[in-house]
Amino acid sequence: MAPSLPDKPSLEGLEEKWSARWHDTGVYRFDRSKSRDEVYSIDTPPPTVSGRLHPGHVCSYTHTDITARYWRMRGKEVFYPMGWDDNSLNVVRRVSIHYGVTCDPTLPFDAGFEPPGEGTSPPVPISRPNFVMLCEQLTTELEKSYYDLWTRAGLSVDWTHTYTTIGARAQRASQWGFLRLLERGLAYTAEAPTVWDVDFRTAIAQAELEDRELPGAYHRIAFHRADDGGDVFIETTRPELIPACVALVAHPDDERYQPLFGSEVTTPLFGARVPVKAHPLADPEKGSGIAMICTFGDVTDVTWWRELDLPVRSVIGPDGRLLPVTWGAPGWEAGDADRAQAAYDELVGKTAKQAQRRIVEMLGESAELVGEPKPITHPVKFWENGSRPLEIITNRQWFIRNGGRDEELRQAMLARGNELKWHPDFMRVRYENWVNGLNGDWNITRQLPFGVPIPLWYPIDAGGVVDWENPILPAFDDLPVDPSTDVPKGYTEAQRDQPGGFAGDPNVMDTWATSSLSPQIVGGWADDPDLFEKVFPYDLRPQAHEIIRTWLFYTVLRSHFEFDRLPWTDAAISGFVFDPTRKKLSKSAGNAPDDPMNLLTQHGADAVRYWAAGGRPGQDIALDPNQFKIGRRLAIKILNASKFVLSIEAGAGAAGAPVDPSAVANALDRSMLARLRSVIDDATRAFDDYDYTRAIERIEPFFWNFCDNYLELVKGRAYAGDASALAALRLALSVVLRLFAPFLPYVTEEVWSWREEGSIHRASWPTIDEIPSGGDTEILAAAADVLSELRKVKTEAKRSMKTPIASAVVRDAAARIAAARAATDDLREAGVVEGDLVFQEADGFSVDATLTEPAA
RNA sequence: GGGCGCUUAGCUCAGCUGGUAGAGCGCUGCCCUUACAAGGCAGUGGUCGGGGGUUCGAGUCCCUCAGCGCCCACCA
Repeated sequence: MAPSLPDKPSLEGLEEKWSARWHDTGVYRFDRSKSRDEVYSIDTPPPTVSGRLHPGHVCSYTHTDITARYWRMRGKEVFYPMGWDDNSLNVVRRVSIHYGVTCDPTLPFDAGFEPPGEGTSPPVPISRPNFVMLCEQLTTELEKSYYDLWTRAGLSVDWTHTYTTIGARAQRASQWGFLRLLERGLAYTAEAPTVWDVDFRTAIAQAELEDRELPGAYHRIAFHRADDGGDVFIETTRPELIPACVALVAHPDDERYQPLFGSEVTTPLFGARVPVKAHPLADPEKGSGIAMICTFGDVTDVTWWRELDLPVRSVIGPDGRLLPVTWGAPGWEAGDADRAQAAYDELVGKTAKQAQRRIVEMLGESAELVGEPKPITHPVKFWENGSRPLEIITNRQWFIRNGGRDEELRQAMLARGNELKWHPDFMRVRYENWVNGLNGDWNITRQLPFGVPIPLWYPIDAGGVVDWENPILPAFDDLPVDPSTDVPKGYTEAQRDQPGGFAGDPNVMDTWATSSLSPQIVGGWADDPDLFEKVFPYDLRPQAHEIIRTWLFYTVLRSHFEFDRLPWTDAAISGFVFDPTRKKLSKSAGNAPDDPMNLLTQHGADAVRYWAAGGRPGQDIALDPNQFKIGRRLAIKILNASKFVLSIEAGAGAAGAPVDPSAVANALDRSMLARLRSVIDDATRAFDDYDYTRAIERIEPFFWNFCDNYLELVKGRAYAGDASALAALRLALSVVLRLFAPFLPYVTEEVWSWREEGSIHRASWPTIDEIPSGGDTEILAAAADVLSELRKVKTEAKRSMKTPIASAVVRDAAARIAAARAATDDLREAGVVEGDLVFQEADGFSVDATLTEPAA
């Protein structure tokens, strides 16, 4: 039931029409009756539902979709789910504002809670389960706009397979995953120095650190030798940590300080005796070559503290302010405790910054500060979500082993990275850099109100002491649990936080502890083992390069532990989209020029996808309106050329007849098909290597040459009903449409529907076996060159293209002459050559043509 | 400090194993040619970042320098 060809084909309305049709017919629905080897599965990244999507998302998700469509046409059953990341601080902020609430895990669950709504001040505190419910509610609303965008963009996602990162399924998988690691000792708790954000008052992991350049100053400060041998000068950017100083350290080979090793010095202002130690990490070139070790100023301090077996003297509290301490008490010995206390009292309760200002004044007064501080700019560690420098404080955390302090595991993780196929390959280096630079296990504990709870309770003994080392575990069937409101088996709510009772773990997991299970979550590991078996291990993980150290690494780690294998065979790493003007576009909501929905409605989805296809894996790409224009033109060209081919066929009375490749006898036709055969070959190879850009770079020039030269040359013969021409045109059109289908799903589907049954997106990817063998590609090439020259003659004479040519002489090398001569009749027709068309052998290529005189 | 990527026409980029520089856009000119005027045809345009080297021959291989972007780093 092929519909009639449109008179004036147009792109208008195609997106609404086909996205609705695809939805209704379920073309992209995953068929779970297939076996694993018939499946191609994708571990889709879940975009955060808080922020707006931007063109970069459209670009990288299109890359994945192009790949998905290719494999679907290759006959694979494609598992292409979609996720929403609603387990993030952004979401917390958004939910808080939208509903006028704030999350307080100490509150009990309230089943009947109704949020007051936006603008409520102060926000209403609610329990964590209540907060999570609102989060899911908002996510559901936001999903709608995401669905609209992705659908419009033509993503061939199966919308019956979606997941979130805070919903019950994710929590269940996430908590189960954690408990399984706990059982095997791969997750453990420890009290340890922890990188700490003083505003959010939470621990964070190494993977979420970033450096920011901040102004600071070297302060040259005098320590006093205990043997009265004079002063030792150190330089520090953090003089406020002098009370936390537990040692000085210099390089073992540093002759200046060798005499001091093993001796003691006293700290300025506080008069605490600290040893002088040797350690190879101390850099003789830096500052005065001898440094003070504080607990803790930075991660080097932690290393020194651990390796030199030093005591702890903590002065920074979880809020970033200086803690009260009692000088003279054990661990806080001072030569003159009263003087030390007096000095310290000046600092207590101040932020690090305030304390620094005050202590510098005091050091100046005591003449222990030498000279003026030297201003510098230096990198300081921040949480990527934070706004104040991180501190390092000591407290109890849950860790997952990651190779940071286990060489065997580190090597195993490096081997996994090596086993994974990276696209592009050089991204592997980033993974290796990261694994090699790990300096500790993965701290998954976050002291945040919102997130997936750590699914543990702890017994409290009769004396009220919490037993952190022997947690109470939930049963698998009870997952997910929230220990802040749920009660462990065998206890009652009344026993919460009571002697002889239990304490719920108040903390949540790092979001990556959940995201790293995305293959497990969406594949049904914890709730649909049959599905999981069909999709795991996945074929593809598409993602951005900046989260290689987090999402990619952690996912590999979790899969390594749980399944002893990679979670996917291939990782496709996308680049960034940048603005061509290098300037930030306005982000004012709605009508920003880079709003993805605007791009799609303005230029058309196929056009935007065409642009995206130009971005190779791992390469940045400019947001270029020009490319949208070109893509749109290509789509229109496909409509028109297709209509032309099919209308000629209809005119010849051959409409609907099956394509018969064996009818292609003409040398020019066979030449065109020979070229097409190599295009199929190249494009297929490129796709197999995840290089969709290379694929379209082969397909597109073929198509334009097909239109500009082949169609023009063959036109006359086709109109006359030549069987070879008709068969070649139909065959080429069928192949070209299918080659373009992954890139331009709308226009190709539209054209396909004019003549074929079923969706092109379930049609088979073209193979070279469809093309008759043989054919000399030189014939079309040579004929096109001659045709070009004939046109040039007319252009230079400023005459119309239909101006007849009285006579023409073509000169070229023998082989080229032979090739062009094979298309003589078509050349005469296309070039409107009325008189002689002569071919002569010559050294170079030239065409002399004489036009007929214009009518008087 | 270590590493990765990039540097080819005004712009965006192809140039895979070395063999006389390519595409599109832009620009200029021409053409209502019955698939396409939101089009078609043709033309203009480059000492392939700099400097060395290997080779009969290098955008393509080696060394080195520079700029841009990014990753990592124990930055007192």
